[in-house]
Amino acid sequence: MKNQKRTTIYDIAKKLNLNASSVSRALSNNSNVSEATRKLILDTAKELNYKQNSLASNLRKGHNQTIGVIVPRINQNYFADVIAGIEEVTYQKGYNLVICQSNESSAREVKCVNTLINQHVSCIVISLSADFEDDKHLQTIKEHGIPLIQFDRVAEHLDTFKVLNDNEQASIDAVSHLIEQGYKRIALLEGPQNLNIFRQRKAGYLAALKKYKVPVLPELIKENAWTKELGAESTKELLNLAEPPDAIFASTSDFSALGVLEVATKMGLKVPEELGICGYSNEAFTEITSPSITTIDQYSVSMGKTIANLYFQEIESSEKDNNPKIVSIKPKLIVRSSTLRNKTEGY
Amino acid sequence: MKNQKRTTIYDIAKKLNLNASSVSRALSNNSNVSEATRKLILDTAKELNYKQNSLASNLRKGHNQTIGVIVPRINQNYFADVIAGIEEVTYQKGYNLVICQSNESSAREVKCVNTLINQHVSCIVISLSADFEDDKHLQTIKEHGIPLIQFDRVAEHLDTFKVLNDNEQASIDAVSHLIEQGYKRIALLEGPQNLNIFRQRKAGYLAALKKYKVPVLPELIKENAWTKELGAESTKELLNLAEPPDAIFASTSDFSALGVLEVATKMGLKVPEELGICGYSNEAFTEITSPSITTIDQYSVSMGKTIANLYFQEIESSEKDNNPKIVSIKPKLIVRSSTLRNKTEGY
DNA sequence: CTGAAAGCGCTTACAG
DNA sequence: CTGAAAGCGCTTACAG
Repeated sequence: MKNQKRTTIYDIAKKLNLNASSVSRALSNNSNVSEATRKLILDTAKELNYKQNSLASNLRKGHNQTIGVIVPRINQNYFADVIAGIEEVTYQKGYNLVICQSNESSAREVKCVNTLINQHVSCIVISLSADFEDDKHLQTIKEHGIPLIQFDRVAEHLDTFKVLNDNEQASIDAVSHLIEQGYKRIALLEGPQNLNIFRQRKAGYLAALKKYKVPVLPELIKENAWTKELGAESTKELLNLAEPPDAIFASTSDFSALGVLEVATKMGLKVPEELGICGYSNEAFTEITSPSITTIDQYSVSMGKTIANLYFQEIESSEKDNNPKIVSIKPKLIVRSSTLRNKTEGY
Repeated sequence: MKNQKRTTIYDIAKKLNLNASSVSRALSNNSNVSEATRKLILDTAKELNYKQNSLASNLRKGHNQTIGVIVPRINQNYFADVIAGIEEVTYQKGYNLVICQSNESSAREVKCVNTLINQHVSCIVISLSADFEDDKHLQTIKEHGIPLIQFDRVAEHLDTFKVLNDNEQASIDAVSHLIEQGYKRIALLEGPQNLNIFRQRKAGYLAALKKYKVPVLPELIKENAWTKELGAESTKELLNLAEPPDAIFASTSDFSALGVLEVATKMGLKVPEELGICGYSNEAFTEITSPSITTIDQYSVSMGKTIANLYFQEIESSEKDNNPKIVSIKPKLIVRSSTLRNKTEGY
């Protein structure tokens, strides 16, 4: 691959018999240049096809207008939307994004963190991988003085910026809705409990049952059912119980809920009459399954914007540590056909 | 935000009474260091929490192990999957990705290109925005000696690496399938004709009709129907014709096909008996609509891997310009219920 | 095997 | 308003 020499400010300076510092000043819109020489310099820059070398500029300035983002998977709607939201804001500010995926592996997550630190990014945004246990790599980020914003799946005890969903309240809303629709035996598909979000969703489930004085039945709580396949698996087991549930809250994801729906359909159960189904995340497909699936919208794009704004607010504020460090976004229950047994309720 | 000083190779050198060059050699696994000093250096680096500054390293080495990717939207399944594929390969090689979205605007695309050139990325991967007209910015990339890989939506006449889908053949397959299923009046929803992919899909439609000697009816060809809403709009117009179509090929996207399905369902038409529907892209939801939607799979993740491999092959090859510059991937027709009128065919 | 020096391309106090 | 010089943190020929 050819490694052709690119024109530098020295090339421009030489051509105009000027000093490189003047060229630099002119190109960076610094006021200390006469209009005449500025014009001369800009014209020559154009003529020579000059592009700034951001590596050199950032090295000299000691920072990099770049934000690093680490997510478990970029091709999952939720994360792709959050990234789109971040990008929308950072683009306006002239920042770039370096995006890494941990593939749900914390070993790989650690590597991503190291790469981003090496790159001298201005900020690191992260949502933890599923096998999260140790937050040493997050502490390393802090030790290097890099602002850290955790979102959604976070290490709770670590003092960093956080943008969260109120998962517990959302789950309370979902389960309360199921109870109000007359469902009596509500099962829970739960996700890995090392992740805060799944712990909170479970807590919300339990809180709602308590609120309505519905007994908690351990056999209706299924661990680790957070893919479509695992959701289907758990559903088969649940529906084969002597006393099967009449509703399933797939708190892990809509994919899991889809697994539930497919098994129910295959077994000839009527949804929502015989089985209510509620998912989580408001994936696009939940609107078009038949029946459509009740779910929880997490405002992912707006979460992304919030994350980016948090960073810019922080660096623009003169006083330190005066800004709220934690932003919680309230997700919204989207009621659809899969739980709407009591049609007179008028949703 | 605190700007704390990070430890450099000089800090390590000073502490050990060595020269920075030895430190650099030890850290870069260069052989010209004694085992003893190497160990000493590595230990001290760990102790002082040293992280390399990639900016400086890349500036000095004259390149950046980074690949820039520009796509219209990252939160569209197709692009997110391609990016995931690229990332999978580049990660193995220790390269990073800088991802930009043009938001379907070529003005913004130009800005993205400039940013990436400034960043001295090693390679730029791009899929063009919908309002593509001018390829000046792509030529700039070439002028700067940066390898350019176009994929999917490309400027055809420009001599660059290209990773393409055989859109024409895929469309021929789709329309042939419709004809073989007994559909007689097949409508086409087409996308912006300034993009190669939509021109090719239209060409495939026309070629299939010709092959089967089916007349082309201009009133069955609808321009610019590439969102769900526009697809629905066009479908209404089509179905209100004196002689409406009995099948619709939404060559633009599955979203458009979804619009078709919704209108058909609302109007009480039976799919596939009274109306056949075929989409494009194999979005996840096409499998779970009722009926499920026949569509075309573009092997997006594997496209991403192909793109990345193309780059690495090129830089690793000693002979220049000996590698195939254009890779075409044959998409696959996925036949589902929405076009399966003739069930005895045994799909 | 180790050191001294130059240089990647830029920015920025410091003079004048 | 312009120039000369130093330095961001690293790598790499060149000596020895």
